[in-house]
Amino acid sequence: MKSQIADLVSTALDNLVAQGIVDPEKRRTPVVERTRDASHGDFATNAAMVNVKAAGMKPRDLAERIIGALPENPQITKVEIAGPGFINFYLTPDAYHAVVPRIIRESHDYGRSDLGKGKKVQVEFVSANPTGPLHVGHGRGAAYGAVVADLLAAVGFEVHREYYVNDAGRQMNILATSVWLRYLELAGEELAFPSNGYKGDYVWDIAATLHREHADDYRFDTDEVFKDIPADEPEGGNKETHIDALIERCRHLLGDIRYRYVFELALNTILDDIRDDLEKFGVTYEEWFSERSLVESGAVNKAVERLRHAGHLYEEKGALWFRSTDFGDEKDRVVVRDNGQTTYFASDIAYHMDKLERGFDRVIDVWGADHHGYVPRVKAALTALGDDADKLDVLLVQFAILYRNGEKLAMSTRSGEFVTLRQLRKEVGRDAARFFYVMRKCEQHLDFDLDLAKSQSSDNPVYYVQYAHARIFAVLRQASEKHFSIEPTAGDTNLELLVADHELALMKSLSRYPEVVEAAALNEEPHQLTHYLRDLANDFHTYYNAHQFLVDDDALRDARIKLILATREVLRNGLNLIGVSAPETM
RNA sequence: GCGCCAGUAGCUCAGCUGGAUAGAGUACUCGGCUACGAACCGAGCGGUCGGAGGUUCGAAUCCUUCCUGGCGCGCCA
Repeated sequence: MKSQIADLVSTALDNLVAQGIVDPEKRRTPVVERTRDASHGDFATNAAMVNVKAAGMKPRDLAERIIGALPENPQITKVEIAGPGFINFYLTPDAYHAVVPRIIRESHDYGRSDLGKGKKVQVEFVSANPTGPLHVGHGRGAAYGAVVADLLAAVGFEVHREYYVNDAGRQMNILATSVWLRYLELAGEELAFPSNGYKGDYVWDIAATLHREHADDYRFDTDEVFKDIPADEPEGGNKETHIDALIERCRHLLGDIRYRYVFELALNTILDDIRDDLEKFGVTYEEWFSERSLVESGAVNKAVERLRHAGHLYEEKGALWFRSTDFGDEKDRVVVRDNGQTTYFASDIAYHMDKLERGFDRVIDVWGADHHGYVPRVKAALTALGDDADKLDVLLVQFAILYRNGEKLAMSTRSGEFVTLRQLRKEVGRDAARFFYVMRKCEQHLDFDLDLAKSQSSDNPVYYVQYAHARIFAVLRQASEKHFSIEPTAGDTNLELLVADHELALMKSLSRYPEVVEAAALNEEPHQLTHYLRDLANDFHTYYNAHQFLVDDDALRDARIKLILATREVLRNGLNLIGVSAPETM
């Protein structure tokens, strides 16, 4: 609807250019927006104000000419000049009535568009290290990434959702070693667990599986395991060298095959858990991309070689550095360590190179805001490799802070004391969690009030919106009991009877939905949709309280049922887009 | 110290990328069920848009500077 008005204004300006009134060189495209205030009509444009220089006349005079040059349109009842030179458009009620049958006809497709023209977009999100269960911080990235992906799909992009599995790095070796040490304890060995090891309960669980399946096959004497291992931090040593030595010892004693088995067991157990967790959270992927596959296929080495070939690498202190400062980074970065191992960054270069080689028109990474320092170096690497770094957009998601009883919940990842996403889901439910996570702009810190998310009251925005949907079903159930037909007549019959303020307001909101989806998708701002849904639910509840739908007058009842059916469609479509259910009863 | 993000009503946040009198929710105070679900609706109260300059017809929005908070600045991932 907005775009129709924009077309009219654009045509009017074309006409003025043809008449020599507007200088095409200086012409600026105006903004057409919905008015905040009904006294300003339905739509307004600043076309006259922004083109004063192009026309060399005062805003209000130019507005006069623009109005004169507007094509006829039966849906517009009045056009007027207001304030400093705004042009306000007033629409006929019929213009809004038309939206009702359209929604009912398009049903699930209402709000979808082909704006993206099938362009391929990759959205990579969560990508948490498979070294433990997802926690509530990952949850926000999961909810946000999933909705951004769904929004882009809704407006016509071909979306590829991907999880990057960090299954190659040192952290994974620490995990495997942690599992093995816990296994030794289960087998009856007494030992001092390394301070830098993974201490969560899930490590015990995996160790128990290993012990159950292989009894003492992986057991070694504690003295043998810790012989000549440098001291841990609590004993005055260094926790990093301590754990690294233990990893080496673990690999040495177990040998390749058994070490690999422990490693795979830990990785697969955790990955299965993450996959299951996300699935139950309504988050699914087209692809789980393994970092190890990049290493094993030689892609990482290839990336390093390409950088070297292009002359962007140099050697210093035994390590190989990428001169990222040439491309706007703060300092140069190591890609190959002095021990010959490639860094995480090297994998990341290879990964992003691979993404672009796969032919995506656009690549979106959703990262935790604590990783923001990595953006310049990844873009630097892509630029150095001759790729278009502008194809990559990194969306940074700030932390979510949980509150219970008005108190902030302390969390520390290291100690293993964190609230997992699974716990959150069980406590507040999937719907509330999904809704709350995307209620705020991603660059805003999120205060997640657990008590509010759980409360079944009007304070809770999730219930508020869902209630509107369920209430419509309740009305329809009532109608059936009263033996009224809930199958509306086809087309726009009787809709002219919808002239009450509440009805017009509701139809206006319904007509706005496609614009909201479009804006939310293009700006990667799911919160626009949650705000809209709240507003729409409010319009409905207000209408409900002001008018009875199931009146005796057949024609009026038919029109009102049509309207609430259309409302139901939009509420459901919107809720589904953010991964929240649209219940028939509550 | 440098960089990124944020600072709007008591609290939590919007503000459509420079537009008209800055809006919601919540809290607080009133009022509304013999009507289709009161898990709802209506009214009121509440503001130096962190401070100060600047850009222009016009600034919460853009620029400069300062203040406050969060995060980052490894041959970790």
